[in-house]
Amino acid sequence: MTKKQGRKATLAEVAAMAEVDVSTVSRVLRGQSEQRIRAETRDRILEVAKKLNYRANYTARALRMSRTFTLGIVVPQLDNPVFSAAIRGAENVAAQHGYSLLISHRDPGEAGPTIAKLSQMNRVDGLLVASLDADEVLRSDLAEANVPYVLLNRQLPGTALSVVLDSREAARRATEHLMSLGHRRIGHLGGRPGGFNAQERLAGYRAALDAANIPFDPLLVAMGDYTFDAGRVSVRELAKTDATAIMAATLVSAAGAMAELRLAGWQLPQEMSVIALHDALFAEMLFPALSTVMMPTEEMGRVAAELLISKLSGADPEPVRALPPGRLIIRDSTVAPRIGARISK
Amino acid sequence: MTKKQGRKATLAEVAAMAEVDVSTVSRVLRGQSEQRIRAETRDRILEVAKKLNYRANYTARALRMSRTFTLGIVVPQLDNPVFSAAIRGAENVAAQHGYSLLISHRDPGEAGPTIAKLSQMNRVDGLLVASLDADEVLRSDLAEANVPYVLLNRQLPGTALSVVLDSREAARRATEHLMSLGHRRIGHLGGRPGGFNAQERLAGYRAALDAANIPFDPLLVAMGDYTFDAGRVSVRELAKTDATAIMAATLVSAAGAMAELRLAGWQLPQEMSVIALHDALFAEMLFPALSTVMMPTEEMGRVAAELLISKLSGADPEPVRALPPGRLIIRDSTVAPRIGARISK
DNA sequence: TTGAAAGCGCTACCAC
DNA sequence: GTGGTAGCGCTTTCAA
Repeated sequence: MTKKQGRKATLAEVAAMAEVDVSTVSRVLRGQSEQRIRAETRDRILEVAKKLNYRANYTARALRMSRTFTLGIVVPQLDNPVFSAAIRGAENVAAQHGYSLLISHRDPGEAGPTIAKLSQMNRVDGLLVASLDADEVLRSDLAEANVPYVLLNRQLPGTALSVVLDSREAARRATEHLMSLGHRRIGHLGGRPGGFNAQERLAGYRAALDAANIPFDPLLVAMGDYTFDAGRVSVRELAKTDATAIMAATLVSAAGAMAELRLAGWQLPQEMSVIALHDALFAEMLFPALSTVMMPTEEMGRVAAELLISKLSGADPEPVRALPPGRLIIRDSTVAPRIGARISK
Repeated sequence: MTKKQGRKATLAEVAAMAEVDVSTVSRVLRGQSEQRIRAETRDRILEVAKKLNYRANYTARALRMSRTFTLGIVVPQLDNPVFSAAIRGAENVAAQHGYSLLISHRDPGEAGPTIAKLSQMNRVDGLLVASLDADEVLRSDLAEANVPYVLLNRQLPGTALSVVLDSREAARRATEHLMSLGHRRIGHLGGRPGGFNAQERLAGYRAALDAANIPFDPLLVAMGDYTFDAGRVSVRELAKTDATAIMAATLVSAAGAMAELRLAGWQLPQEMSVIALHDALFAEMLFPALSTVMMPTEEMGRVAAELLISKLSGADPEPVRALPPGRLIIRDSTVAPRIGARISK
């Protein structure tokens, strides 16, 4: 608050002071076709612009060009490392190409005018959309979009652009790690049964089991959603079984599971190993520090932004890009099963 | 991607189809001075607008009015509940007043053109700024701003608008809680020594001690920054003392302290109680679940947005608003000191 | 109660 | 090489 400074300088003012036409200033300032401007003129203009601290008026440019050079990203939560990493990645790529990123946070409960609003008001040239909603909801939201968009870690039948993480492979690796420690009875704490990602993770889990000739036991699978509380609740099912390890779909549900087990008197990790998908500083803060399989969420943001920008530039890119999971991070939450492990609670 | 739909309808098209002038359409559509329009005309216009799915072009309006109806908020991190809550609060108030919120994430390391860029390019009408930077850095960044701004949880000498949390009172309450459990040797895990907030927290800690006639012991204070790793490192100082409890400045540094102590073989909370300022779901995920004093961060965002908007509307509000801390949340990390507690490690 | 017209600040086309 | 100029789609006087 404070500092009142002179009005912002306009192109016309620069032109007047440099004694040239606005069109010339415009050409010079965008560095475009430099060769067609006399060096002397250009220097004079540059000097004046600098002296006046000229900055192009973004709004005027956007109106004239019918382009905002802004990408929108809509995420369901902000305080979630998955999304903040994606934002970071997208932001970097966007900046590299001269785009800004308009972040729009959209609570899942809330009616979803975000996509409609952003695109219909001409605020963005394109949209990056992450969603935890059910397919039909997402689809109807997207129907309102009148700009190109790319989906983050979602696939929707049709020609929608999207970049997806290979959750199936990540789940397979996580499960495999547990098996390599000697676990045979491995529980899975999954996501919403209908969801694409939940299905993929379950499939990866089963694939790992199959490869090791361990029969699949539906009792060892507890589906919930990806929240802390769901983790707490769902793990109770698993606690009744003879599982010695759990492969959880997310960090947060793993945290819930661990909290609940400890509350019920379990020794961790001795009586139950836990591994989760995704990685964040947060995994290290838990007790025991959580083993994970990393997921390249920042890269997902980067790739998505690239995809969108290439689309905006008139290219016709491959509609879906899949990203392989990152490496396994072994911390303290996964150990070999105890001989004579606790039998249910 | 997908769905190509007709060009967006413009005011002129609506006007043509309704057989009136654009100015009339404009008046009607903004619902302004409704009384001065014949009902019949208005209905016809409304109908056409709806049929054409007309949406005002945001850019054109912004250019014409020299206002973007957009507020910018710049935060140092996104995946931090403190900032995401503030964003949520600000977003709500902004929406209520017809403003959008442009979120700008600015890594602390990075040079800080964000403020300059946002304001100088006329992208925002005003700025909400949260920063973890040192005063001088922040001040020089702000010097570039040519729109009104309000500081979040910071005060800078001068007339800057700001809304601050009462960290001092929160620290006092947290310390008091520890004392009420019987602790007398209480350590403080603080922030960067120069920082305003760090000072306030330290002051609150001392105030609580004074009120209970417990002498202040500089050995019981470890200043670091607010990170997990700093928490780990700083707590080692405290571990050498006879402290039986720790009042940590943030959730994250508390988490670091707990992790480090446990690694060194301490029993928590029996051998060391820990309490932190701020609250988030995250506190519940730690082990032991962390006791905290809540801080009204979402309200901070709300109030800041209100302050800014009132300033933008030409009012001349009180420059600084202080928000009292929220309540004490007692979880599992704070217990009475053990008789004959462990003497150093 | 409605219409006409003047721009907001910029870019891009067409002259010279 | 440089200048003139026509708008982008909207709001807002001023007239009628």
